[in-house]
Amino acid sequence: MSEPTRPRNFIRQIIDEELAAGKHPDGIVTRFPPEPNGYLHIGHAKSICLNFGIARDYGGRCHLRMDDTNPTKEDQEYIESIQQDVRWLGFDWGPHYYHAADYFERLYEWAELLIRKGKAYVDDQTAEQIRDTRGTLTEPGTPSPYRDRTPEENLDLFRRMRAGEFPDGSRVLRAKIDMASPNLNLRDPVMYRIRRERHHRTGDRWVIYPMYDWAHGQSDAIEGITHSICTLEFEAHRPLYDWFLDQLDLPRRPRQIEFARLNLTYTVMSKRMLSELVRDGAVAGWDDPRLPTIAGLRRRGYTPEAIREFAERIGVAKADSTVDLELLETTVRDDLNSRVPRAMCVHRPLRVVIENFPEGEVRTIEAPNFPDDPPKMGHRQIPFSRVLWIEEDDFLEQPPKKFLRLSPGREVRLRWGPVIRCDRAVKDPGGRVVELRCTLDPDTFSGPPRDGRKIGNAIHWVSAAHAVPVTLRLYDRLFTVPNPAAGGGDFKAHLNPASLETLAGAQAEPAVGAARPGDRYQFERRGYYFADPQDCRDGRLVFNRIVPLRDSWAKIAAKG
RNA sequence: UGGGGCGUAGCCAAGUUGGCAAGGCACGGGACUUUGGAUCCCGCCACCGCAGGUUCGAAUCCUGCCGCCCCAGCCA
Repeated sequence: MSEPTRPRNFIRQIIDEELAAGKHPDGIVTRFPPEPNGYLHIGHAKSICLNFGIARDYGGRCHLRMDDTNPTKEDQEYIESIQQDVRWLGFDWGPHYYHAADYFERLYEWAELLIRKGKAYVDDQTAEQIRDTRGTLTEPGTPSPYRDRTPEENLDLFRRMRAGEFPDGSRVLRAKIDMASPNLNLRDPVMYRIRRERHHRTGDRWVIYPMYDWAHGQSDAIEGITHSICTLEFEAHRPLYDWFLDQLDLPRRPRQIEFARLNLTYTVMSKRMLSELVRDGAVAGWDDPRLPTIAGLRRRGYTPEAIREFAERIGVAKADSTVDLELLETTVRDDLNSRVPRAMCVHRPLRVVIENFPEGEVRTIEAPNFPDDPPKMGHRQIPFSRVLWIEEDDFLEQPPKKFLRLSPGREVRLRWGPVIRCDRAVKDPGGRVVELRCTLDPDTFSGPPRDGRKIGNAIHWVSAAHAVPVTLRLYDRLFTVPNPAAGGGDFKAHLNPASLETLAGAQAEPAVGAARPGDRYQFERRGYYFADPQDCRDGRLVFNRIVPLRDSWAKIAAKG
């Protein structure tokens, strides 16, 4: 009965070792530092769970920091969505909410310090010239003609940059490191650029803005971050991260550790692609339930618990990886299975008339909301009457072998109700089956047939006169290929045209009529559904399919 | 090509004083079942990227090779 032990990841191992060496007397401090220029997605959720999870487990803290050093791309809308998403995932940054922008003054002072130490200079070259003199992967760069300005001149120029004396893009402040370094990041990286752009936080107090490399590590240091956890692509930046820290006289220094970002099959995770889908209307917005955004997953009906569990299951390592979407789906099913009430909802109704059940009579059936543990969620009443709806695909005139549902002459159990036999199918002029005439076995309302005959299966149904009409939105994977971003072509060419199917004529049992926005159900034999918080109004019920149930019949049928 | 990383079953991922390969997902089979759901069993014969070497013994140490990812934004 012991807890299944989660293998600790390499980051926790590093922390354990450092702790054992007495390195962090003041505890562990991590941070989640999104740039507010887009919505968070499940890849961010991995990082959030990692950072906040470590803080929680080590009795430390995790900061939420907006990495807002670029005024041209950032927006208040994103800040709010980020905060909402992190909170919704179940994490709390307490009083530790920060903005890199709040450190601009401090950063500026430190920049002057580097200039005085001869470790930074103002470069008058254009962006093109800087690019052209950076060298290549195999050839060293060439020094800027302005590289050897005196600290005094640099200081004067830098102050005038700040004062707004120079036009946008005319000058930059560069770190003076090594134009021949094999690590391109060390070839005199730009620290500041001039940009007359209103910043969402600092307004127009600044016309110079620090670059990521100069701002990030220093922000970490200011906040007392012990472990600055980021994704693999920043690995080559670590020497620069450390170099900047080395220039300052700091009492303690953060350590940057990189891990592999999350990729998921049948979706895209890059901000660029995500915003393109939203912008072009391929989806209904950042919270479209087909998107891997936190907002989309939330709207779809995923629970924070499921996402956190998913983050645990996928682990944390340094190898590039693409996780199978199935794992995410399995994880939500596991979560929902034990906490969501069952109900019946006929998606594509087929009319059934029970010929030996009197017209006008109603029989009430009591059924558990959670059959696996009835006391847990109580019971509800289900009306039974002469005319019912059953699922269209639960009837087949010519049943293939192993088909356990209804067909002429065959019997099936109505879930919680009696066993019925199909006597004949009524067709329209076009030959389409529009109604089934059936007979019920009155002895089977609350038990197996007296004669001991076996009934192969139970199907869901609703009483036509009592049913509640609902709209169902059946979501499927957004793309038809496992890796739509690969290949260099237009990823949108792989969009799944059937990623959303709306069923406007579904019929649910009466109990579902009491659903409140945000409620979840398992519609038996079909899947888990979420009453859409926005679209359930004016008495209209709209359910999003969170995830279908595992469908083993589909597999059998597919095999023939 | 220079630099930085990574390579353990279809997909994730443990394994670190060298002792002779966890777990999850997927997949296959069975039991049970008034959800073809859930649950429970069983299976999934892993040459640990490849080739050498050290050693009584290596996924773990050494050498060489191969493959994949990241870096040449005044983005983060």
